[in-house]
Amino acid sequence: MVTLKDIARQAGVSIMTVSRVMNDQQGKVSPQTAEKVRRIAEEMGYIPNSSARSLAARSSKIIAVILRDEPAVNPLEIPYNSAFLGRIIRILPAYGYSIMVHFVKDFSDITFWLKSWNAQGAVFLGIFDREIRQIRSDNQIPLIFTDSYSNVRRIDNVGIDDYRGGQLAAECFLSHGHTCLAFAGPISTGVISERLQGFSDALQSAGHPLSREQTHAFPDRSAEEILRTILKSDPRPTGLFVTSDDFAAEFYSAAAKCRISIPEDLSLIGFDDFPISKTLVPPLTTIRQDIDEKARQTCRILLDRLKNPGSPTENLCLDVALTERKSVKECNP
Amino acid sequence: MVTLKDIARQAGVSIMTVSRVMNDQQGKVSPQTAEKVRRIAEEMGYIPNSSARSLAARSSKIIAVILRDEPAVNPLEIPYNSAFLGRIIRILPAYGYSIMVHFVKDFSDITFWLKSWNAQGAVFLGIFDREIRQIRSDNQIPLIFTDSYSNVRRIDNVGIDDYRGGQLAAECFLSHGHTCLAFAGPISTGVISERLQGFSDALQSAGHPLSREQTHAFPDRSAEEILRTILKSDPRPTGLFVTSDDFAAEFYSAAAKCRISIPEDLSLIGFDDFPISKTLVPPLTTIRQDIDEKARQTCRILLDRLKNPGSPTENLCLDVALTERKSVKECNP
DNA sequence: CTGAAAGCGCTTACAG
DNA sequence: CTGAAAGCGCTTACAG
Repeated sequence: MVTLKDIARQAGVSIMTVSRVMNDQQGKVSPQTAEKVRRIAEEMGYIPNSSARSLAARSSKIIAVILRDEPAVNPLEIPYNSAFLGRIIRILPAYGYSIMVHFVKDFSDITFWLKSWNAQGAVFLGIFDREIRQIRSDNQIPLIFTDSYSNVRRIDNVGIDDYRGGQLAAECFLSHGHTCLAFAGPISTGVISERLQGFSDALQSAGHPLSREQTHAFPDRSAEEILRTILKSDPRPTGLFVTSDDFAAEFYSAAAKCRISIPEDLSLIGFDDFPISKTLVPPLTTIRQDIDEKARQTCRILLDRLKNPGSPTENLCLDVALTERKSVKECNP
Repeated sequence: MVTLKDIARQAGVSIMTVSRVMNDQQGKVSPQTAEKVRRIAEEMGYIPNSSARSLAARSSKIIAVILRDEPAVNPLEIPYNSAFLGRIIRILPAYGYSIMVHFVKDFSDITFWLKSWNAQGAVFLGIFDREIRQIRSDNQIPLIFTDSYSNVRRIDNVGIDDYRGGQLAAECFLSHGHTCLAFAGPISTGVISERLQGFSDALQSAGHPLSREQTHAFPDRSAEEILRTILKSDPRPTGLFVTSDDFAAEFYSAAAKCRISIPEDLSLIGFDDFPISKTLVPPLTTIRQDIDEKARQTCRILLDRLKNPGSPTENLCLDVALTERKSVKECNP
């Protein structure tokens, strides 16, 4: 292993001079010396020891990505999570950061991992609303949350307009003449209840309120069960809003099993606009969110906060849009 | 920040004693002292500094997961990669390891990240066949490859019987009376060319060789293009083997566009047996690989090698199996 | 512009 | 069973 000491000896300077060159503190080292040191470091294949740097400078260049781990499903098998993580890993290393990924069940693990590695900052994926206050007070580093509906005011967060997403879905159904509708998704979480609220409010103000019986808890109940319930209902919904594209895919499959046709017998709107929505037959009408932009903004805020810890917190709400495809039929009453 | 020193002072012992207790070197510390130190550490909320430990002990407790980054598609948006990574992250932290994830375009980055963080070991996802020799010689730590068809003999690798997978697909088609078949996938990689070879060999020995024209490069050409080519062919293939389930999904979509029915007009077999294959309509017949087992074996070998660097390398080949669903029709000639 | 000293929080190796 | 010393590879803070 090549160390500063080895280079210093070769170059006939002190390790401080080498250290300065390696950290690009130009102006503090004469150009000739800098050039020479750089050349020798290159020749010897010098690679800085991050642990030593982290220890001495109290600056680890590690960003932790924390994902909530639920037993039922691996966090990285949720397409949204893996897409988001993938984007982040394409951005931050360009700024010299390394990414550590942690799944947490118990939130006290968070502090352990962050402190143990002296992480410089962290990005949170999944619902941590109830623990945010505690996490914040335990860890005095930049923490960027995503999709949080916590009422803690001073947090950095990047989310989308879930409420508006619900509205858009309702408006789309209404404009195609649908008046009796249904909703399916994991209702308990903040994100989803906003989508439901937007959906429900828009229907309400159009005079076609969403009934309680047509608010279905998925995946607690299977797509097929929910579908059969819908088909037996009176009045019978003609459209179903599902809170993600991969969930919607399961309803396509259930529809085939029940021998009903999309959109003829039931229209469908999804959420996310993932690649799968184009692939479904018929292609899925869905509410688009811009994951790429979301990841970029998350990294930007993190990088800002790292430079400038005192600046005001940001709670971003990105817009969503309707991507219209073929899963909503024209309803002529 | 609480350090060994703080605890030592409180407990009235030296930091060495505290260090021994923290590292569970039982038998080297009197039970009473150990108990007392443990209690005080707990009370003070002690969290070991991993950087300091890494520096002093030359043992970082970091495992790097290296994914090949191609510009066209984010590595974590390939369902196989994110599922595999997800499994690994559920296993290794239980042994005290932290996971760093790196995307690499240029393989010289690998050595930089591994050495800079003094990683204890690394797992590779994606094709590194050509660089394996170099990576090996640059990094004298346990490196576990996956799905490698490198001819370097002494490497740890966990793969599956891709050749057999191809055979199984062929046998399934043949047993349902199909004799004119087609193949689609990214042919250039080792994994895929094995699947192709197995498929092609099995057809050959059954007297129904796969024609060159029916070996399609996907996704270089789109599913729709390939499908149209197949439909125009004479003789016209009745079955298509696609090298992954998510690719197969695109052929379902293309089939709908071309107004042909699966499996009536074209039968399909996929690969992986991902959740999506159950959701497709009709459900996809596919070659199952056990990702969970693959991840477990990868971690087991890594952990073994970490304990016992000298033990012989392992190159595991896991079995695959046919999962029969509804996308292959009975062909009566 | 350059360097000697001290120290980051821990472990290794030795002495008792 | 316990501890004093030295050192891991780097940076901070100071002196010149």
